[in-house]
Amino acid sequence: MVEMRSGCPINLTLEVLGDRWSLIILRDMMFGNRRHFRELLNRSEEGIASNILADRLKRLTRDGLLTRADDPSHKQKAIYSLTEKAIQLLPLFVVMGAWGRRHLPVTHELSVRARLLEEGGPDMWNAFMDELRAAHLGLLLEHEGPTVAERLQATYQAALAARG
Amino acid sequence: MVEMRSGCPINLTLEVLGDRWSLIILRDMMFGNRRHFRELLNRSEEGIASNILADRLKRLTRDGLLTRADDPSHKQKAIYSLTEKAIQLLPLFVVMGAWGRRHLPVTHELSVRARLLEEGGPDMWNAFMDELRAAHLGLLLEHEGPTVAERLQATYQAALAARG
DNA sequence: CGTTACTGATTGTATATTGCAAGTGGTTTT
DNA sequence: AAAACCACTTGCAATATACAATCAGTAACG
Repeated sequence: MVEMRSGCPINLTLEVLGDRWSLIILRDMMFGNRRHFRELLNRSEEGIASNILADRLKRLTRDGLLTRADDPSHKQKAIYSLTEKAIQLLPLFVVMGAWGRRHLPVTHELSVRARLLEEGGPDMWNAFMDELRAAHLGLLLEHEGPTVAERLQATYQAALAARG
Repeated sequence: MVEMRSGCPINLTLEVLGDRWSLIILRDMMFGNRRHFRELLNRSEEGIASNILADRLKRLTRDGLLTRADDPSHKQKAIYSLTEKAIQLLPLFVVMGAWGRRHLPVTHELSVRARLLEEGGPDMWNAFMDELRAAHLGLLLEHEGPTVAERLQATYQAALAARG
């Protein structure tokens, strides 16, 4: 964001996130629990290229959406975490998922999670954001019963199994 | 969308809207009441190039977000209209505006409208979407008092006047 | 009728970004 | 010691973008 086109909130959001890959990476970190370069590279539905991934991780870190730290278990490994700023993008993902489900040719398995989250409403979104804060910001989490992350995962696995 | 990367709702939405200009054009049509090529070209905060504008109008029309019709007042003039699919992007703009206002260096004048819409809640969003349907789809509109579009415009003008 | 301006574009050119394959230096596993 | 894995980096071709100039068909004006 060295030079910006205008101070409009929509435009500025677009300057940070308006490309084909940044939100894909954040989606995989949020909903797919990816924290390392290799996980984001190999386990991606869309097949991002390594140089683009490296560039976007740098950019997202610079723009305050990610932080990067050494993984104590492995000297070469870097671990990426979502910041509060990124966690607050959850409603954007919900809205994008809802619109995509309604207007685009989505596949069933890949949209059941969006549907669950859409129908769960703000209570579920807040619970999930608290779980992300616990996982990425080290905040204390108190919960009872299955987490939203677990419910999302279970829903996805069930859809996969049903489809074969 | 000849070949798609995956059937994920987030990804598909990104394939349609995930570039630097498409949402800017839709924003100007929704909130700035631009309907013609020249209006979108010259009265844009961000200064889009004419070839990019022509390309995006074609694309958005192909993807079912816009329709193009002849303007009866001028045989050379084309008038662009939002489709229902595009009108349903309003919540996305609200969420993007809210996030941008909170996390990016927006200017006051260009964010008062986003604030009004954010605080207005779903009732105001639905009213505004109905106004867009009336203006772009020719549907009948019944309302009393000032329209949401008028309130947004008044808020913006007041902010401009106050700032000098 | 002739000039001028305006319409929605298109064309040309230079630069920036992207996608893909391969390679880097180092670490861990076997 | 060999193989696999780690987070990237590099080279190169293809694509996208920015910016300026140009186009032909109206329309308004004198």
